[in-house]
Amino acid sequence: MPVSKSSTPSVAATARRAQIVAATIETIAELGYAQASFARIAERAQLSSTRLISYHFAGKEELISAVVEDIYGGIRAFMEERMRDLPDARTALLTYIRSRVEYVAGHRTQMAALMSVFLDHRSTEGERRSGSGTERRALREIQDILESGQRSGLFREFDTFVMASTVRRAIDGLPFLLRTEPDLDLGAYAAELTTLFDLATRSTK
Amino acid sequence: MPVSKSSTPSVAATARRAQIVAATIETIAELGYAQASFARIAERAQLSSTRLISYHFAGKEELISAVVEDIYGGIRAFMEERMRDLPDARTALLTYIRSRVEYVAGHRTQMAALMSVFLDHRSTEGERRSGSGTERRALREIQDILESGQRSGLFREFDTFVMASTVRRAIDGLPFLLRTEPDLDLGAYAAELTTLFDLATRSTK
Amino acid sequence: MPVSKSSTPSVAATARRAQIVAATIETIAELGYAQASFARIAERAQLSSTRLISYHFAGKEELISAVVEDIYGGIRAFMEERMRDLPDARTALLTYIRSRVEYVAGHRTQMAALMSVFLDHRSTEGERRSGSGTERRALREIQDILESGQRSGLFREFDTFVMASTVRRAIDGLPFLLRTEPDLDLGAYAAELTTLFDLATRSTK
Amino acid sequence: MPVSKSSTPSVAATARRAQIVAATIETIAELGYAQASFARIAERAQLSSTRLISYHFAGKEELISAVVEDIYGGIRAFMEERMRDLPDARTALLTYIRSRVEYVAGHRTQMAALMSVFLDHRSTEGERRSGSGTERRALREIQDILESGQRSGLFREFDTFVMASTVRRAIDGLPFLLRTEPDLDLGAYAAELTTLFDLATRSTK
DNA sequence: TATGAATGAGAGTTCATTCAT
DNA sequence: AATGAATGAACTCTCATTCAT
Repeated sequence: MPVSKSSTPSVAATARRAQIVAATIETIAELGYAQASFARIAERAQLSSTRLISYHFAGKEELISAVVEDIYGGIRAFMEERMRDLPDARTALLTYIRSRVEYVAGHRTQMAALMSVFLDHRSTEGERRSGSGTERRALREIQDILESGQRSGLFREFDTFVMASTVRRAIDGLPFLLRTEPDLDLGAYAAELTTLFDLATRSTK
Repeated sequence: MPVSKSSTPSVAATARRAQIVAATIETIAELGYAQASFARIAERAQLSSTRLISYHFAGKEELISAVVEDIYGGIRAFMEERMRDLPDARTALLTYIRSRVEYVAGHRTQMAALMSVFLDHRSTEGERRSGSGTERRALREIQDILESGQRSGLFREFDTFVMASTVRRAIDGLPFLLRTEPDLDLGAYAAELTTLFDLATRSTK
Repeated sequence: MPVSKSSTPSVAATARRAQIVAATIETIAELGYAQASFARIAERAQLSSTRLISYHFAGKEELISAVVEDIYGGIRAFMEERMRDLPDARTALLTYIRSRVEYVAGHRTQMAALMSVFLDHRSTEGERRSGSGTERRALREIQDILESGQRSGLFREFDTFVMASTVRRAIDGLPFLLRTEPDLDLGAYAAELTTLFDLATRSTK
Repeated sequence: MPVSKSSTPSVAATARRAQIVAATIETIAELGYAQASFARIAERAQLSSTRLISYHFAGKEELISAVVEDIYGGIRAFMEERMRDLPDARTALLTYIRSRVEYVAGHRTQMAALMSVFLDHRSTEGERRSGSGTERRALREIQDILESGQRSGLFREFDTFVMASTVRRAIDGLPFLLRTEPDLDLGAYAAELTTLFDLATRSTK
């Protein structure tokens, strides 16, 4: 995949890219972003040389972007389906939490990789990838639910930013927790978490 | 002060170590653990060569350990004083949250560094530093408060591990949040957070 | 149109080669010979891969040869016309200088590329392309004019090799000068140069 | 020679740097700037690895700067002595030419290297090293002589920029010429050149 | 006539660390 | 307590080129 990328990539190229992305995710999840060198990724992907990675991705930056995009794509697809047609904000919040935890449970490797990328990686400009972009958007999504619940009177008055951040952290910190406690029952975890935030948000009238 | 630590380190050596540790913290906070090479640390510490770092610390591992110990020492001292003589578990929990947030507010650089270390660093054996050690102990501390509250009837029945983790994450994720929102009012944040967990924990009878 | 050139190249192939040669000239002129990789040339020529260059030219060597030949062809055609039917050696010398400067003025990109190639490039054998070939022939051309002028008594006695070299250098160093002084008035430059060499060569009787 | 360069480098370091610079000059002179990789330089300098070059020079840029500075230092020292206490502009111009040619004769390797560097190398900013700096200053030096001669009436009226450029080119093009004609008699060359420019510049009254 | 995929070799640079004083 | 010199290993990335279609 050289010089220009005007035309649509071929099937073979797409497959190779997917293979490399998958190997990268595994490598990062296991060794951490800092240790995920092209050499180690190539080894895991059964490639004869790192040269092939450079061939398919313009640089490490682009590879990581592809990784993040790949993982986010999965989450987005999963969540979109789960969050469809929900009756009210309370259901939406609890469904959000439950679904996200469920997704973490089923995609540990990817979640571990994502966490490592987010916290280690700084794009060339020195800014964190999360920067204003992704992270804020994710918070916005939760805040929207919370604000809607406050308007409808289902939720008490609280700072939606703080609440949303706490929810986020409780979820995306899970991979971190799973490292120490790999046998954690995530179903029970989700149940406890929904109760926790239900109590924390519900109207106190 | 090389490898053998037979004799007590001199004042000069201790001062040098402290200087290097401080420079390391700043470097990690600013550039991330992965970018915090000896060269960059030496530059910030105004040292003429990385050799001096190697001289005072047996290896990177030891330097990072010193960093973590240094930061933890600060937290411990601060928290010990705050957590003394508290009447009940509810007060203890809210004080814990409030104090921890306050400490984060006053020690942003150190907290940012700590977060980066925890998430990037894997000791040579491949195990996370946090491993069974520090992180579990920190959770234990919160869990103790929670269990005490449950025994006294002040807190409802919930999984103390989940609750403690959520509290932890809400606090130690703060440096992450501060990167995107450096002007965050941490006083208000602490207030919201205590209310949140107060509602989430209190007895529902 | 691979290695074997048995049949006459098709129109399409010739056009492609011309396009690639043109892109190569531009690339060399702008970035210098050393930076003119196949990748960068392909990018400028709007080609999807470097493969097409390798397909049309047996190697970099051949591409550069084509470039040089292309540029020389232009100079030769231009100069042949200008140097026709000149009454005497003095007119020939001054016309040579004036015409060459004029050509440089009208073909800056190509001249810049040519200069870069001559000075950077060494064919595989380690010998400079200019070697005995082109450069000597170019000097010969000027020396012929000078010797003719000396025979006819128009020119004083001087070493024609030294004089010819100085003329050459004054002309083919122009692209170098133009980099620093792009707004140079080349008409005036030519006038000064002809006067200079007129005085330097004319009979002192 | 690590991180900072606050203090004066030691004797040993200076010697090493000089050794590397010398090897670099030889390598560039023989193979051209483009082929002068750290590996080839290390080989010629009898160094066990390229790493030592990186240790003593912050990067290729700095190494090349050191090379240029080294060569220029030599020229400057030589010329300063030669150009001292000259009675008039005519003597100054002819002495300048004669001395420069003499220096080229005695320092072929360095001159060949310098030429290669000037024409191949573009500093990171994309600008040629010669840029506004060195080349213009060199021209200025000659122009000063020429203008002084014009003021005193020794020289005719001509464009000093064109004349200075032609002088420069005649001299710094010599290494190029020497590649094709290594047995050139540079003494005779200097004599011819001085006559040439004497005739070209002298007052025509 | 053209192309996508792949490649071995080498580039300069950075890494934490060690030797010798 | 400190330092200058040096190092092997690994890093990402680019080079012109070739295989197979």
